[in-house]
Amino acid sequence: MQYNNTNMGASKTEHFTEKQNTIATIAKAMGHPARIAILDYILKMDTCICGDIVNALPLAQPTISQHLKELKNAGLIKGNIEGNAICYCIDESALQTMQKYFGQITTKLEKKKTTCC
Amino acid sequence: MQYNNTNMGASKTEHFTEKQNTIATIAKAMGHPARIAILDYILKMDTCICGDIVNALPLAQPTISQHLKELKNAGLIKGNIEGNAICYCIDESALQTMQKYFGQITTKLEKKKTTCC
DNA sequence: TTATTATATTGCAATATTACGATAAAGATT
DNA sequence: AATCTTTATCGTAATATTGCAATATAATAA
Repeated sequence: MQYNNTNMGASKTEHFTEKQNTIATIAKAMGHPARIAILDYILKMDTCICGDIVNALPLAQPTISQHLKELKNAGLIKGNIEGNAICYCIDESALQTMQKYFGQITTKLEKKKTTCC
Repeated sequence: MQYNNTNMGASKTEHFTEKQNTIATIAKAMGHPARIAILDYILKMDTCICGDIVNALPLAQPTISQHLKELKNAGLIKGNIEGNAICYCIDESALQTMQKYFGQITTKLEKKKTTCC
């Protein structure tokens, strides 16, 4: 076998396409219920979230701060603190990337007429 | 504080809605480039995958088997082994769940006219 | 200046994930 | 039956994630 690393526990991202890594990164950031709850909460508000997110979720403040950071790194939210209040809102670009991906899947599936499984 | 567990490292899924957990579970399964590559590969084939997936990916056979299991558990693929050949294909239900979720997000975003961030 | 309030960072413990060699299981082939 | 082929499972090492207490940082209020 030509792949002989022992870098266990770590993803071998270098073996996949940039697009595959992009989709996986965004999906991974969405792969935790607390982060979905944060996205839901931002969407529920009329404006971006300004301070009350810690009270709205059953997690400690450092934990939420960490989740927000991951969502931001994945490009799902943007913004920053303003004064001494948080100010985050949805970043549509990552969402559009995902919607486009699912759209392409749907298109491909419609072309396939197999009845295998 | 009323949330006082020490179950560190584990997600506190019980504190979130069923829908949030569902979305997170599917997203988590998609949160690895190898699993996206597997989905891409299945979609690229005319039929479901029958045996050659191990040769198509830069991962050892047990690793791929494990990834396939996770995709199946998340409802992203279905099928089973037939004879001594694998036979997996896309399960559209999980994909539809995700597409619906992203659709709802888009709808909500269109209603919001904030220019905060 | 000294609180106060709000968010971020650090450090660490518990758990989960990733990867693969070795091996098992099961149908196909000889 | 014995062997081959293909996929699954087990065991284990390395790394990543999750969560929070303690603390740091920074803007605001007193």
